[in-house]
Amino acid sequence: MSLSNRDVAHIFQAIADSMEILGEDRFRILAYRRASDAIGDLPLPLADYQARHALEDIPGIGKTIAEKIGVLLDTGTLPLYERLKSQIPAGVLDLLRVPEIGPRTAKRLYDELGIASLDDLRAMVDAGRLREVKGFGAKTEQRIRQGLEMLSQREQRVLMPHAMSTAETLIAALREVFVDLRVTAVGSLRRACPTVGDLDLLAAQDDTAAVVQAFIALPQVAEVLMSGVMKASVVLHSGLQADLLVVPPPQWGSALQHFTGSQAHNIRLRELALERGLSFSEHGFRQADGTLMTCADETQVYATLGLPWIPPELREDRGEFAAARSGTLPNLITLADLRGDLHMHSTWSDGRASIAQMAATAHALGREYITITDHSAYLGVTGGVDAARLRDQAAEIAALNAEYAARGEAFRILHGVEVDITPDGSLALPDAALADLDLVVASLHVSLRQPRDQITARLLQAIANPHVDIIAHPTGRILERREGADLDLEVVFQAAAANGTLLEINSNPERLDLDALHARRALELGVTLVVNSDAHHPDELNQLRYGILTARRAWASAAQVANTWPVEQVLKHCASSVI
DNA sequence: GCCGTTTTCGGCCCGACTGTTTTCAGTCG
Repeated sequence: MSLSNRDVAHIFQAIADSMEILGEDRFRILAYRRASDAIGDLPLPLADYQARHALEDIPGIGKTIAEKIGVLLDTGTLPLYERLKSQIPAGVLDLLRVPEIGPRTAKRLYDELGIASLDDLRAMVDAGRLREVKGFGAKTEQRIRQGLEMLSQREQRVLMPHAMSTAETLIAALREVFVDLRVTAVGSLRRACPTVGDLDLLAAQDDTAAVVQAFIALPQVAEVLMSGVMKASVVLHSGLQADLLVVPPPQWGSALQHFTGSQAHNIRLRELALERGLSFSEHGFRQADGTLMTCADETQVYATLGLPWIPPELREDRGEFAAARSGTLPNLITLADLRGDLHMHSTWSDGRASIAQMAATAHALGREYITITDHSAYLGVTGGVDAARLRDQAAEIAALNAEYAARGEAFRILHGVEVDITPDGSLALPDAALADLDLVVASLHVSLRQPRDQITARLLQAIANPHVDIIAHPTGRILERREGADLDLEVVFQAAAANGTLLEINSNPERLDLDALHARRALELGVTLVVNSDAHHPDELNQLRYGILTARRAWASAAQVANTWPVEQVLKHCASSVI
């Protein structure tokens, strides 16, 4: 069994952690961390790069690490890793997960108390023995005890919409104290990451300490982890951690850039500043003579480095600086670009509203067209559609379209279906039934754990069916709950590009599937995407905004997303992909 | 260990906060 990219990334992260505990050169450690991140971002298996002798072409991977990857892939093991493991047991690395425990503390706990696992640490804390370590007082012991208690909760990530609404609540609460306070959500939330580990807020006010004090006194706050004159960290009653940074108003731009991250993006940005003899921080640019140049907005930060403003969704150190330098940043899609929504349900299957209600809401939201795609009658799906019910449904849709036309409203309901791809790769409806529809969405719902070859072949068979226009939520992942299917996505993307099959970014916040990295790779291979709501209720038609954020993180422009097109163009594309 | 629009050698992000060892190292984002 060969190592996956994730396995290799994990090993390099463990190598970096171990070296850090051993106090080795910090730049060498940084190199291993960067290599690990780079591998985690790769669209293809490492073995593909190895076969093409292209490992060293990956930014952050040089001769030495490329060789080590080769050894890992060929032998499944690495002498450096084995040596480090013999010096630092794996359990010691787990100690780093506890808040307040970093590499130096982990090493001392291991050296002086023999603590080599989280269980060991718990036992020692309970026995009150941490204070035997020089420099460890009552507060440190208390913090570590709390850190251990909250470990599992701290490591849980929350979905973006939940984090957004929590952030909005906190912002509103702060504005009850300071009317018109300039405050916004930053961090991974502003970069539109699908899940966030904690909530980051930025505020601007001359009296920074007063805002911090108001923040830690909010009723939502359960515990104050840390607070000073310009920042504070708290745990909310919901268990979510929230961090606030407050700066004087003239520093808004630099602070916004700093606190939006990502960390990797910021490190790159500060390196670019150094090349220009400038040192950048949340306070602004420090010049060689010590004078500070503040930035009132973010554009000024990037402009000082000779760059155009980079959208937050791209700030992951995944090539955005090179694109900015060469003037090739994408013109990212926006919600306003969407004309239609090609995947939603009604009471004809498991939706909770009629076709008329879904249409009315979509129309009110400004969509020009929608497709009703109820589930095919198949295993476990209650009230799905079969060939006969599809004919009845067609009549209902035709009648509704006639009403819109009679009112002179340019709104169109297309008739589709979400047909199941069965375990053997065939579709759950006969071709004859599909042929009558405007548009066919096919998706995997069952047997998602099939072996790679089998499930990939299944999806390829669906893509090859001339009636299939869209593959919905291609991997089937459910965030924080279920990994996606083990698909050879490279092959899937190539087939979709060749057939003109549209691949979906499903906007359900629990799915967001394809994810940003896969969607970006699909675009590189010439795939056209669609961003659909998969709404089961009129309220969920708004979910499109999450799908759009994911498309932006995938560097997508409007033209690369089919439901930004006029309805005629969509229908023409779907018709022409029928061989 | 990686990297190059001043460099194939000599660099490598930056500051706030905390506890405790009273002057700064460790942690975090």
